[in-house]
Amino acid sequence: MATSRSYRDRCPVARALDVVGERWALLVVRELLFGPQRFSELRRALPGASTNMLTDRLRELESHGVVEHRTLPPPAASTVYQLTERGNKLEGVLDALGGWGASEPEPVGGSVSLGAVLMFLRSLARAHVNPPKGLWTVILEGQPWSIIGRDGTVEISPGALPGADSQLETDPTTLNSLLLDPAGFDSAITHGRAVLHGAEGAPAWLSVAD
Amino acid sequence: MATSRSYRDRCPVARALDVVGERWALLVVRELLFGPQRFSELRRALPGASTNMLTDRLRELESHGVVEHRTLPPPAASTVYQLTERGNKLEGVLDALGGWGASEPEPVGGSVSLGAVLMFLRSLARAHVNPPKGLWTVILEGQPWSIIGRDGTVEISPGALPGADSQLETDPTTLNSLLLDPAGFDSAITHGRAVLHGAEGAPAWLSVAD
DNA sequence: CCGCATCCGTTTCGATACTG
DNA sequence: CAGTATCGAAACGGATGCGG
Repeated sequence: MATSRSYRDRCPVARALDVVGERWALLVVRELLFGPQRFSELRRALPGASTNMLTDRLRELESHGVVEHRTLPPPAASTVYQLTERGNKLEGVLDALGGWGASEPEPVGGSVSLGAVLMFLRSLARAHVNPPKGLWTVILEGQPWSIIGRDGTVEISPGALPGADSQLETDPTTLNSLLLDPAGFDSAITHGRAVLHGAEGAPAWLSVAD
Repeated sequence: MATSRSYRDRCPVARALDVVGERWALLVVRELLFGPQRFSELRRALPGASTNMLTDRLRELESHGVVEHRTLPPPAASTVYQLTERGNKLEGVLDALGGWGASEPEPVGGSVSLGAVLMFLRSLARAHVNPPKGLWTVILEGQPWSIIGRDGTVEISPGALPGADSQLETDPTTLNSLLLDPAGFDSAITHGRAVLHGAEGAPAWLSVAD
């Protein structure tokens, strides 16, 4: 059962693929990269993945020490899955894959998940000539995320932090469009696809203008 | 045949995995990372991969512009597979995966392939406090490879170059052991598992001593 | 031998339905 | 909400065979 087919190769690359090389595994890691998620949230983020598949992957990643699950205290009484410290170290792998895959054509009818847009947001902010400084909140799928720009670095963490410069509520697909074309910000606001609180105009992390 | 199942996800990570996420794909890329290889050489390097698997993967990678095949001029009259320029850019992905996978346990009865040991060699040489300077030849599986240390960088290219400081002939498994434990060098020579030409003592790129 | 195709048993994937 | 049960469709892995 847990005999995940091994490449039986002593190479570190093959050993990594023995753990995260199965279908969907790295996409599950991507969704957990910015914070814990529940089963149903993972399911929504990965529309093509069946429930059976998600269960298998989570168990397998858990048995390899990449993921762990935790039962939330009452009244939530639900289960969340999160990366272990070891799992978090896969960030570099995902960044490398994303860097390479960005020049591949987009599939037709493709979706944009929570983890996908957060990775995109962070990579753009980090690639900026002068990374944004400040603290912002973004609400996606009903969950708040903090964008922390400080000392030339940009981090994204789950949950809202006090003192945010502004708070933007939208959905992953809209945010993805805005990252690709920040000029559409006003239009997204007027059409109700995004709601801004606490400030006027597009937040600094969104604007590409030098 | 070329039914590459897509994740239908617009995220660059998923787009990369649409191309190189199938089983064996990245290990094929690993084997081609240091130079062209023929079908039978790939087969020897990947003992667990069946012939039809290799055929499928090579065709698929070729259709995605990662691999290309070339027919050697007579009298060789054989076919070699090599990475395209785009395929070569996967080096960073393999490095990241290898860096992560190095702390995973080695599988029992694992093999060591040509590409695996060359990646290992290069990563060790690059991680050295002062990378080796010089030109050496290593012969593995009957093929010569040049180790070029210059300006603090280390490159490995296929074929022998004139003026090498020394030439070491051995097999991937022995070389892997020597990289893990350079003290075994003399023993490997005396037992005939490695043959050294053109110099005395272990080549500089092998010695770990500061 | 090299590159590949074909056949076949086993494993995995993916969709739907169903249960606590 | 968080999975399990089931089942057909692929994909994998091994063996064999065929034309250069």
